[in-house]
Amino acid sequence: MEQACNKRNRPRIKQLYFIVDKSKHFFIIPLFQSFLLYLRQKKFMSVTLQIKTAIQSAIAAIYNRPIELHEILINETKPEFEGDFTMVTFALSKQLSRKPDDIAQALGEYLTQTPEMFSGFNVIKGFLNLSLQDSIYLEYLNQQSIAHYQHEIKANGRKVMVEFSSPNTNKPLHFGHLRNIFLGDALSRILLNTGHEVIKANLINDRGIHICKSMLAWIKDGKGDTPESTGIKGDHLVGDYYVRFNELYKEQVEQLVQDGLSKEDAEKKAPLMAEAQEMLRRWEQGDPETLEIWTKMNGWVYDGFYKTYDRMGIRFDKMYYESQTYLLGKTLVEEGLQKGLLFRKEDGSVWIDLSSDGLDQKLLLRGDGTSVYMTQDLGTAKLKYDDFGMDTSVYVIGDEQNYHMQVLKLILQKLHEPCADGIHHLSYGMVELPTGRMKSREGTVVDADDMMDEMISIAKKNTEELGKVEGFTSEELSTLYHTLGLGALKFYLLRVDPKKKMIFNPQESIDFHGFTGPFVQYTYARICSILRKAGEHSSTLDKDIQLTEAEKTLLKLCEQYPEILMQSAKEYNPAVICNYCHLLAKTFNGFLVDHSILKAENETAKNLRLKICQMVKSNLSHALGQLGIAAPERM
RNA sequence: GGUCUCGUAGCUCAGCUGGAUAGAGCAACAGCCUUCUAAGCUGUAGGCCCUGCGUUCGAGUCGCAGCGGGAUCACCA
Repeated sequence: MEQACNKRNRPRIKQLYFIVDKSKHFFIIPLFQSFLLYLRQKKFMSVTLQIKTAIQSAIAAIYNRPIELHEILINETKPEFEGDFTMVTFALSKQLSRKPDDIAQALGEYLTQTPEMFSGFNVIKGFLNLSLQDSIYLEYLNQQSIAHYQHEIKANGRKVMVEFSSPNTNKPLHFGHLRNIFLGDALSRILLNTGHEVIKANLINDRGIHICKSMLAWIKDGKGDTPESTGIKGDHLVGDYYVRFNELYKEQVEQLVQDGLSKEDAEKKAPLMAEAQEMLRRWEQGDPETLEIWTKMNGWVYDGFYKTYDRMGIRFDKMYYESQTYLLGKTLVEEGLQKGLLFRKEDGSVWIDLSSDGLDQKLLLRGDGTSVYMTQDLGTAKLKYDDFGMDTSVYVIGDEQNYHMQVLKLILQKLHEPCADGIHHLSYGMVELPTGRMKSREGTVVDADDMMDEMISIAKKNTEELGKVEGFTSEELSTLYHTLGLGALKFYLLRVDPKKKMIFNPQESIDFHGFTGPFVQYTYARICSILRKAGEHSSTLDKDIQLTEAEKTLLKLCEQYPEILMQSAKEYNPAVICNYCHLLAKTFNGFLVDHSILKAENETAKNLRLKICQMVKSNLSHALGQLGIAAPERM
């Protein structure tokens, strides 16, 4: 079992060994020539992987022991020590039955026999610090680029659906939705750029008691208002009537309480609530008049939503509507009953017993045969799978639904549905205000459209204050403000690990300094400016250039990008890319201070640095692109 | 109460499968624009990584217990 697993993970580099029977013993001979050749062919073998592979060969040669690559631990050398990468030898000490220092020393001596790669080493307390030849970086700089990377990334044959946003149609999108939407969008881009086929899906909750409340308030109080007649964006208009419903309802309840009912009874008996429920019944029976209003008001909401999505630069490949899926799970439940996986209680309700998995019993159909939330989610999961047959189905849903999603997957597994195993809940923490959770009743909900407006106007204000508006047409300026405002907003929400809850601090979110989107965008714009001024320049570099520490550091960072991208895909975590963007931008800004580019010491240095600029530029724009953030050429 | 989750600088967060003296950004203080965009850069200060025990050559990271926040345990969605 374990062996099989190792086999799957075993890197292809294994093939580089020749195993020879030599005087009764098996010797594993690393072939360095073919190894180096292999490295050249393999365009995107990371430097750390190259080093690990070299160490693997060295261990085989010195100790005659095969070591798996994942057993070799490589870190970047801490700045206070000399070297580029550090190998930790403690873990191998037992296996090789040698002291850590001895292993480090022996490996260091062996590896530096390949001067094409390693220029030196030192050993400190079991840590082997290795210095790499500059040519390794220069070769990387000459050959690699994002374009190469894009070309190298091949479809991995895995299809994944990402469901996100999934709004209710009774109110506009608010700040809490933004984290969901940006996460889902960024994840989709990341998966796409790591070789997956991606379907971006949105499951719209367009039916139910909530929309009936809006409809009812509009009928009673709307006076025929439409988005056109009022000039109010459709989703906001419908949201206003949802609020109106609650006001009217509250009035009725208060009246009933005054008439002597208890608050509980009053809430149940308020005629408005009964009317809403009656409306829901009529909707379910297909009453034409109800459906007409429902269609009309949902249409307004969609117009509003699409305007908002459009401003965010977000599109979906597939829309699902609960009005079309809410009955789906029933057949699944019937089948489960017949197979004896579910059971029916005396009152006719259907349940599944999950106590063997440490959970409770879960209701799947009410006594009267109607569905619950879980039922339709079961059906929708199957529908999605029937539609696309994806390997993985990601649900971007808040962590308040952890239990629900756990149960959903478990039930589908018990029903032996093929869609079950691919279900992955990308659970994210709630966005809170410094004062606590956003509460619609307390009016602390921050509206998504307002938030975008706010960020764009701050971008405008900052740009004008800094006097950076010259040379732009007014159209270019409004594009720029949009780019910066949304960049700031997206970055702010994506920079925190999704699974952690985050505090939305309005003061901090409007700051365009430091660990922010505009900081990265600014760095990008500066690089563009330098490259514009440089004009045409030589594209080939000498092999024997001496790199400065800062140049090397930048190249190291650039070289890591594909791995960063893979990591964020593997972890479903765009924050990894935010951190990388900031680090790269910061490092570049530092570099710029003591490395003149256009007035470099000589042509060679200038060419080298321009090339580095290009590499940083393309990495930054690609990385920002994964977050759904545009990079401005000027700002 | 059961289950899950989080606890790192004044605040917001990084810290990869355990690896060297725990890092950023805000905020504070001190500096840097005759030189490629100062939305920038440099420096100072700020820490019993919630507590305790355990595993280990080595623990912010893993295990157990406790303390403190949050989520969830609906014939709501």
